[in-house]
Amino acid sequence: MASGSYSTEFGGGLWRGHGDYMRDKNDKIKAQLDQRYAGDMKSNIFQGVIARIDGHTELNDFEIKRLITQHGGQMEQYDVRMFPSEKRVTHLVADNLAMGNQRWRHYRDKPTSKFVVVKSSWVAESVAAGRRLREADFKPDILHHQGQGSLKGFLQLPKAQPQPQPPPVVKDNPPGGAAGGGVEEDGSARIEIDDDAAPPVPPPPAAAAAAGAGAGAGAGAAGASRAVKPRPSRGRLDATDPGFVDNFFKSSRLHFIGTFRNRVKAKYTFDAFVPVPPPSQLSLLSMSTARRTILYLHVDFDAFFTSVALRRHPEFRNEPVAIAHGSARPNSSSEISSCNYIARQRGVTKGSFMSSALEKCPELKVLPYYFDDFESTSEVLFEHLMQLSRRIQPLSCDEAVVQLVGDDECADVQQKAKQLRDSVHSKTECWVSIGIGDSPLIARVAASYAKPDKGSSGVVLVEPKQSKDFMATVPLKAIPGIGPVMLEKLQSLGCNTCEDVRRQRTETDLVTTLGKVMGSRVWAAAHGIDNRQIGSTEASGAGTGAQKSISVAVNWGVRLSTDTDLDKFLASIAADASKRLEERGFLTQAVTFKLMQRHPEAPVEPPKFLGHGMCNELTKRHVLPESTASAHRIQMALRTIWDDEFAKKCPIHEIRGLTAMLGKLKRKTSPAPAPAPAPAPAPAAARGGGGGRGPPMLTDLQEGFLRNTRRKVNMQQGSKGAHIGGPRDVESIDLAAEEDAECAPAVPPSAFSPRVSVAAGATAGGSGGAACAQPSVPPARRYHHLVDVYVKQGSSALRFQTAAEEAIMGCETLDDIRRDMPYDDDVWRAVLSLAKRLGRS
DNA sequence: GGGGTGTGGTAG
DNA sequence: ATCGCTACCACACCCC
Repeated sequence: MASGSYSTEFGGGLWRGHGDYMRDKNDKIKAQLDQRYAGDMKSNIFQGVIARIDGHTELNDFEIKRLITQHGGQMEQYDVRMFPSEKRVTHLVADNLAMGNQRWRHYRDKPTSKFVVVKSSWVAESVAAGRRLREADFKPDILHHQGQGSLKGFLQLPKAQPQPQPPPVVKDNPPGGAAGGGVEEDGSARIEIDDDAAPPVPPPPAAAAAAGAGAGAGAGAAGASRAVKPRPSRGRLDATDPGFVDNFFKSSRLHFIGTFRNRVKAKYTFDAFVPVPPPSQLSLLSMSTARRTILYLHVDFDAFFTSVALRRHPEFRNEPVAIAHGSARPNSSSEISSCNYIARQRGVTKGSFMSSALEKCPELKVLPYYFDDFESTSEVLFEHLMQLSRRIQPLSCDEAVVQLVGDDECADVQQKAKQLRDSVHSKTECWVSIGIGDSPLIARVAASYAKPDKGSSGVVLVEPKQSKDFMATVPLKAIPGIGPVMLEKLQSLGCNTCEDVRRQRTETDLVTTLGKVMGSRVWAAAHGIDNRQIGSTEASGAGTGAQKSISVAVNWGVRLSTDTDLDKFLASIAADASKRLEERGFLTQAVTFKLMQRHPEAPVEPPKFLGHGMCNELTKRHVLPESTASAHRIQMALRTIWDDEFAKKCPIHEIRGLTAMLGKLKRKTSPAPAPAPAPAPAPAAARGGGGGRGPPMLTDLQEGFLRNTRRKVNMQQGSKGAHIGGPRDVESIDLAAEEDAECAPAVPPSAFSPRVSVAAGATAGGSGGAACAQPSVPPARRYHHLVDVYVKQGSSALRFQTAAEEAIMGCETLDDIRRDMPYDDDVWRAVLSLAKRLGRS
């Protein structure tokens, strides 16, 4: 159990719980298979077959498992546990269809995989024929080189039979239908793999189907709300699709949660918490300050997503209900993001797969996400809270801490809390739980005791004097900051509750085991003391100070094939990153690229549909010469990191996700995009079209510029190298760029076609030092995607690389350049005159 | 010892 | 189908 099974190389702690879950599940299935089928062998036709089911199959996966194991083969659907696998999958059973073509290109283009891909009909028909049929005859259509063209025909499954055998099993299982009813084509009695799960009732069918239908209908009826319903469009699963990132974020609950705090902060103005000195300094303060009563309310919706969704489906109020994408299908890898307490009682847990949830609770009703409803419901809460105090720390869409200061605000706090609760409920039909204490810590723990399953009335007040006693009974897991890892460390010290810590351990023990900060924090917490700085991020989860980073992550649905795919994807990530910078008025100067690479031992397709599976993470940070909000520069930075650091380690088809993290944020000071002399910026559409009026189009200029450039590069080939830093002449050529082009021969001209650089030294007359403040110039090769126009000024040139680049690539006219790139006029004169000369000569 | 980087953990 | 995000902190390690 210990750290070994947590190997960091699988992609960090985020999915550890999932790993455990898969491990358990694997054990369970294996045991069931062993037990149930040991004496039930029908034949040996699948001897040596180790099969894995991938995606959706016409024949449902229980059937496939059953047939394969009953006929001499083995399953390896969940291979986390056997990792690194002793068993090698020999057959991947997949019918594909709706999963998007991208993911299959790999199989198609690289038939070197260690396993063969077959359709589920191979299993069924082999059994029916009593022998193992040729796998090649059952290749999913999309793997044939004609590719997508054959998709449609494939939908009528039992077509052109390679065998003179009628289509054996299959009944169509409507989506939402469960493991179909009983008749077996080979006459065997039906055995459900999962029928020992919870109740002895046979698994789902009707109920689950009904749930699916209900969800669908509800989504349809939702109308105004942005419910996420099954999209009819198919191409969207391809991460290279320009709309993919947007679509993904529109549907992602984690994106919704992750971005909520910024949204709410933009919407309201909250006051900062009144700082409270740590207890150690209390004596130093004047009595009046020390004596001021301060209380904290921790307010938190119960089963937020589910409660909100139930407003649209009151008929399910007394049923187990969960929120997830998709419908209730028994082999779904959709994640349960929220569920009501009825469902929790039956073993459904947040974050588990639909398949697992249905095993535990076959009658589970599944409702879609109503993100707009979540947002508006959340608003009601915050508006209520504002009435109590403006000192509010939003923690999430369903959760906030309120600080009450002074006798007035603190008077009758319990009464106020109850009123708040009732009022919010009357407006939203959703309940909140409220914890009250003299620190955010106590309030928070109290709130967890106020939850419906704890049998409280929804408000728990911990009298300040009782804090210490109250905490004694609290399990350590309930302390904020103690997650699975910290908990395990504490358990290794023999501690599960605060009481254990107090009695058996010293602060030194904790510091040794947990580290300096967490050690003393937990020690304090166990004694009822919140030693975090009130109002700090650790105390509330919501930073009070300036935002320090912005990140854009997509680790789902990423299946790329070509370098162009990657460039497109990077472009959409960078565009989003830039958009967020703009929205919040920031510039960034450091771009970190985090890449998820499929772990070498991980199956090509993970258990979760289009998920990232087990991954290695590669992280690299790149500091820019100056702050920017430009999508293009961000993209360049990402691309540079890819070229320099990642490309040699990770084939493109093994990318499973990536993150752009922007650091070194600065407030954008000059809001004006245009320097004084420029006319008002024209929208792109306005400038592209006519061409008749206005200054000369840049395209000519651009073409000439590039033609010229290439010629010069060719002329000078051979003398590679040292160029940066040394003195250079006007219009000298940067050969390092050419060298780079050779390093990446497979790379087609991407969106930024010119892979050459021009290093042109121009003497920018009175450019004024400010524009050239960079003391050192990074190697030019890092910017080889740019058209580098060096304007020599001392040793600095960099900013004009990108400036010129954007001018060339993003602008149509000289005025556009001037407008979009508000640099020092003198410098611009130099750049433009250089460009002109090159273009016209 | 001050700063930067990469990794890991946590919360919602 | 399915939508595995975001932001922060702490720490170890490196460099100067």
